[in-house]
Parts: sequence; C-alpha cells; structure tokens
Amino acid sequence: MNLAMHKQASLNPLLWKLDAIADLSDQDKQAILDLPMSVKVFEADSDIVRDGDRPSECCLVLSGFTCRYKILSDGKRQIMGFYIPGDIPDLQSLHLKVMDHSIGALATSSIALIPHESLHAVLERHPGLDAVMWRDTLIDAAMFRAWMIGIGRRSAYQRIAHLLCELQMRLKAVGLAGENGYDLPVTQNELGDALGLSTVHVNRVLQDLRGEGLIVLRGGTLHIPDWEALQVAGDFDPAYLHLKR
Amino acid sequence: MNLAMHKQASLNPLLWKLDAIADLSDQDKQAILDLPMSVKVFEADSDIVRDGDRPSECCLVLSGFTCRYKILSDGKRQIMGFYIPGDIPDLQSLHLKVMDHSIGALATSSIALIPHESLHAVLERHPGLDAVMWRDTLIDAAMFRAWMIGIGRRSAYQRIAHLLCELQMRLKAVGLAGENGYDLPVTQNELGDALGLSTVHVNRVLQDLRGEGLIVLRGGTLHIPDWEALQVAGDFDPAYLHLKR
DNA sequence: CGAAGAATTGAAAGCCATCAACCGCCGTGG
DNA sequence: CCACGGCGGTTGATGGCTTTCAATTCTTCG
Repeated sequence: MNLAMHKQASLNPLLWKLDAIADLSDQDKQAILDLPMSVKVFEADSDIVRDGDRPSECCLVLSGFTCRYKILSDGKRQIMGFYIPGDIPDLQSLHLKVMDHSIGALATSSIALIPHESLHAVLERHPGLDAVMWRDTLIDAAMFRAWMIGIGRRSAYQRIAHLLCELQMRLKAVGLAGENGYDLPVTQNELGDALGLSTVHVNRVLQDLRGEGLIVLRGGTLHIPDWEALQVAGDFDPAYLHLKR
Repeated sequence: MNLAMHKQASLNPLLWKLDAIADLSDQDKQAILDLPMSVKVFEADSDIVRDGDRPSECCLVLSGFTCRYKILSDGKRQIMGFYIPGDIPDLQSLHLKVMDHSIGALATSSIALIPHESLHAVLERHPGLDAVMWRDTLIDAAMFRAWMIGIGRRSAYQRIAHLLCELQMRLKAVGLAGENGYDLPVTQNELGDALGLSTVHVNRVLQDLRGEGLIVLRGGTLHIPDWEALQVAGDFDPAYLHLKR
C-alpha cells in the first residue's frame, strides 16, 4: 500500500477491516474507495435499520458503536453483536431482502450508506471483492456461533470475559484499541442484553472481574492489565475471528 | 421444472432445498446436477469434518441427520445447528479455510463430498448460483441468531418448542415432514447440548409439552397435534428462515 | 436373555433473575 | 451557583429455574 492509499485508508475504516481478514488487490481497494456513499450521523439509542425493513442500501460504520438486536414479543431484547468502525452490519441485506432484526446505534455514530445497486455492480466486476464480502458475512456468522456457545455453555463470568476479549481483538484490528484496553461506550444493561444476563448480575460479575484484577473499567474506558489472564478467564480462542494475524 | 428435472431433483435434495429459498434457472439447476461428487456413509456419532480441519471439499447431506457442534475446553458440547438432507453445513469452508467447529452425524447419514475447486468453478461461471449459495450461508447465520435469542432470552419450554417448530418447517421444505410431524433421531442429551440445557431438564420440559398436548414424541417420531399452538408456545416466527413460501 | 444406551424420577444445591431501594454523576435550568 | 431530574451504577433480599448427583426403569439389539 503506497502513501496515497494509506492516507485514504485512514479515511475509510472498511479498508482496515478488510485488510485484517483478507488480502485485497490494489484494484479491489480502489474500487471500494470509489464506492458512492452518503454519510449520516445517528444519535445514541437510535435505529439505523429496523426489523422488517427492506433496505436498498448497506450501512458501513465509520465511527461510533452500534449493535445488532431483536426485540422479542414479550419486550425482552437480545443483542446479537456489536459493530464497530469498518463493519457493515447489514451486508446480508444484499441477499436477504427483509431484515429479521434491527441495527441500532449505542453511541453517536457516523454511518456511510452505500446503495445496493452500487455494491452489486462492484462485486460483479471484482470477484475478489465478492469473495471477501462473503467471507466477512461468514466471519459474522462465526461470531454468532461463539456468542451462542457463551450463552449456552459458559458461566456469566466467562461470558463477560470472552466478550471483552473479542472486542479487544476486533478493535485492535481497526486501530481503535491499544495493547491493553479500549473505549467501551456500552451500559451494563446493554451488556446484559448481549449476554443473556440481567443488569444486576452483570454489575456483580464486573465487580468480580475487577476484584480478580482482570479488568479496570471506569467511565466507559476499559483497561486490561493482564491480557493472557483475561483470555484464560473467558476461555477465549481468537481462531473464530479468522484474522490474518 | 419439467418432468425429467423433477425426477433428478428427487435424487438431489440440494435442489429441493435451494428451490425453497431462491429461484434457480434451469441452467443453474443443471450445473448443480453436473457437479462431481463422491458419496460416503457416516455412522451415527461419527465426525464428518473436525474442528481445526482444512477441508478441500464441501459435504452435502443426502440422507440422515447431522449437526454442527463444538467441544469446549472443559469438555462441554454446544450443538449449534441441525443439518438435514439438502443442507451443506460446511459451505463456509469455501471462504474460511480452517474449521472452527465440527460437523458430525447424529444418525447414519449419506454425505456427498464436492471438491472445493469444482464448486468454485461452477460458482464463477454461474453468478446466480454464487448468489444463492451466499444466501444459503446467510440463512444459516439467521438460524444462529434465532438460536442465540432462544438460549439467551427464552425459557427452556419456549426454546424446545421453538426448535421443534424450526425443524418442522425445514424438513417440510425438503419433503421430509408431513403436515404435522416428522422423524427426530435425536436423543434428549443432544437436544440439551443444542439448547444449552441439561438432559434431565429436557426430559422434564418434554413431559410438560406432552402434558399440554402440544407434542407426541415416542421412539424418535414427533407428532404435532396443534401446529398453531406449538408456534405460540415457542414464540416462533418463521421469517428468519427466509423461505419463499 | 443380557447389556448398553436412553429415558425417567427424586432430592438438593446453585446460579441468576427479579424486585426494590439507594447512590453518584452530570447536564439543565432557574 | 445550586437545586433538580434522569440515567447508570450499586447493593440487599428473595425466589425460581435449572443443574447436578444418583438411582431406577424402559428400549433396543446382538
């Protein structure tokens, strides 16, 4: 990647993200940079795409923090994933016309909207990109599976540790985490909805993790004093993220 | 679909399945029928693909009953999905080189093995098929999400009802379920591993479901006396399966 | 008929949810 | 400048769904 492209990459977290999961040719990268998109800012707690929608564009997270969630008939919410800059949480809408869940902003987020037709056209002309995008949705599915395993078979303590590990890896891949910590603009209530736990229990387990010296979490900033130990506590194996390094 | 093709379709459950989730051209169908494949029979409780493998072929279920699962470091097993004739549980291996979980046979199953290179070649020449296959993996991901919601936010009673509903819909789509029931060659232990429940609790909840008159389950055969009621009990909405009808 | 696996039952314990209250921070407005 | 209001975080008590352990019955099949 030459200097000019590097500069553009910093403007486009999508390239950072794709670079972390696959090898892209320069033509493919340029094609991405040439994609038409309109940028829109979403306030915290607002919906970007709603359950039942038939989107005609995909949303690329440029900054902020978003999540995939669904509201059940009894009002409970299950968050199924957190999406950070570089992610396209509704890439699937390219091939699944009706949304079966919602995408929402947890913090103020700027979102690039890319028309389906533009994406389809680019993917058709760049088979390599098509493969990478497919791969991205497959990694998304792998994260669902990891999440499922956590909810199904791990204790609350392990689950939270695992989630914090996953975010560390993913945020670092797009340059948004340091070696041992990151900003986590997520409430304990939202963590609970993500992990299938009550807010109260999340609070208590976080205190346990703090007590063990595994995390320092204050004011939306997470510090991980001992990365190895946290991985062990969360039974975390990053293989499922399918990152290149 | 003309008569000749219909006949071949009965030989290839994959066509039935794809027909249920997308519109295929006759050329696309023929391309699928022309795929080279070798058939292999797997005994119950044997692995078809293993965690850590780097498959060079995809496995298409022709008959039997298989599942996707992962063993945790403490020995617990989480089953992440059941796969039935017409499904290609490791289609993802086309773009994710290393398996992050295993595929196993729950009942004796005949599996068609299709070389990656053949699939890649066909998908390249048939963009429509490429889209359908991508769509298939996206529906797989949607099932993970539905599963996750169940484990995270639904009671054991709802979860089991929901799973039985899902299988009814999917089996019917490939002609393996009647209007109100199907063969379910799955032990209560396996149901538990799928739903994040203990065997004992699965047993008790099944008795509850029987007591409510929602299911009749004996000797691996499930009968659903009141389909509507079971859907309500499981809070089941088939939208996530993205079936055409 | 015997053995192995699957289903079932009972009792006890534990993790986590629920309910309810209180604290602390921070932005707003008088 | 300080009171107010709201949200997020924290704490305590209680209860229930589910697990675990253990033992028994039922099924299937060689």
